[in-house]
Amino acid sequence: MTVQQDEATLTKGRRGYHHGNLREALLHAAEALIAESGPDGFTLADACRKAGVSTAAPYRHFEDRNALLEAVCMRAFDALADATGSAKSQFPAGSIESILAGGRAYLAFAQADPARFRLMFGRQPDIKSRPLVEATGVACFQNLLDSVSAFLAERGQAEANPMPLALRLWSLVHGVASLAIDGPMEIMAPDKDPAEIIDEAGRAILAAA
Amino acid sequence: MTVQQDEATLTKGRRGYHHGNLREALLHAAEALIAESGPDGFTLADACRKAGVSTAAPYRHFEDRNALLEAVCMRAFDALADATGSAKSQFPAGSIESILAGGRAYLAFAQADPARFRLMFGRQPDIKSRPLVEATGVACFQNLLDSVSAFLAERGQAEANPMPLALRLWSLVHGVASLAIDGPMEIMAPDKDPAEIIDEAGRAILAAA
DNA sequence: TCCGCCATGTTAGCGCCGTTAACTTGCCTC
DNA sequence: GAGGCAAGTTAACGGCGCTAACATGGCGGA
Repeated sequence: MTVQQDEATLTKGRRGYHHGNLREALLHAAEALIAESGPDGFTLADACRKAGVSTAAPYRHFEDRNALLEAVCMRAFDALADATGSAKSQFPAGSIESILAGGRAYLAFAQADPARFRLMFGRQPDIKSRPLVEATGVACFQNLLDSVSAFLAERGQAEANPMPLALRLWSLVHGVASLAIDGPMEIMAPDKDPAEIIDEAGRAILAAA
Repeated sequence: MTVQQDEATLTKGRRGYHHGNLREALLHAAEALIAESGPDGFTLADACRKAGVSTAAPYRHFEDRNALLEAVCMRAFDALADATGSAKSQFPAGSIESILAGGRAYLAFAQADPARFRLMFGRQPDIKSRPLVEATGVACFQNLLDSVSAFLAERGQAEANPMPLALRLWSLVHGVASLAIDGPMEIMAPDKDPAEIIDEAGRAILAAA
């Protein structure tokens, strides 16, 4: 969405001194660079070069390097909520398939841009508890809570607390995604499709609920 | 183990110019600093100050900063294998309790030193595929494979492939540990003990096997 | 219409980091 | 006892995040 802001405004837009849309340009540059080099390899100076401005310019729009990463992080949580939400909505609310589809979307999101996923969950100690980041993360998890509530209602446990079951599922899916993108999974079992693990173990957890 | 190498050899041991045990001293310093500031916040220069040597000294013992982290990483995998191995050995081989104890030990290991755990699994792109690191990681996972094999044998499926079940369990436990130490878990459910999630979902996965 | 203000850029410079080159020390061997 | 080599040192480079001081130019008010 909002992709067709013409390239000009993202690189050097308004003629000469003033950029015109630097905040957005820096966010785009940061996202691209993080995807290439990971959140640690990411360099503010690189983002500046990519946006065609001096290395002091970002400080008119972001308090510091971490604030930029924080903004990228919040966007990413929104994107994840979108991805899982639309995946699960292709199946009947409360169905097992709907929950599993959300989990597979979570995995696919991580695999599509591992570095961004690491940025979201690897505790960079300075991004961690900024309230806005927390809030978007919570909104994202709410998605799963809703699915689980619907599932339990479907099973006649409408007033059961969905949290314990949701935490089991989230842990499973997050673990699969983490192991898949950080390497160990393909080292130990290169032929196994991580999505299968979500299906198999997810069904087991749901069946036991 | 090997803790009583006297403090002297770790800081400035042999009189004067030569340190005597710098390699070990740097590893200790790195482990301590990583525990304090995380793998990213860790600085080779800090480790040098802590060991009482100049910033060029480490290059006589390690190729570069990443090689030092790599060594820390391998030690950590050994420690994890020890922790899970001794936890599971307190229950009968092949029992559900034994497998769950291993999982809880994995979680406890992560919680005891979150930064080290992140170093082991967060793909620092340069540490990733160094063969020695891979090898120690594999040895660590072998532990779980053995447990699962014993469990299956106990159930009369002695010739079943333990890999799929092991991957489900590992994903679950790794997910719980990751979410617990990186924050999201205590944000979403501050009152939930992560170990309970391992028990509940672990039993469900084992029961469905 | 012109003018001045202030947001948004710039340049210059600080301190810290990782890394290398060149030099020094002192243990161990012959 | 001499000398070689492992293991330290100092000095320097470039790149980074960040700040201070300066420059530009779009915009609103007289």
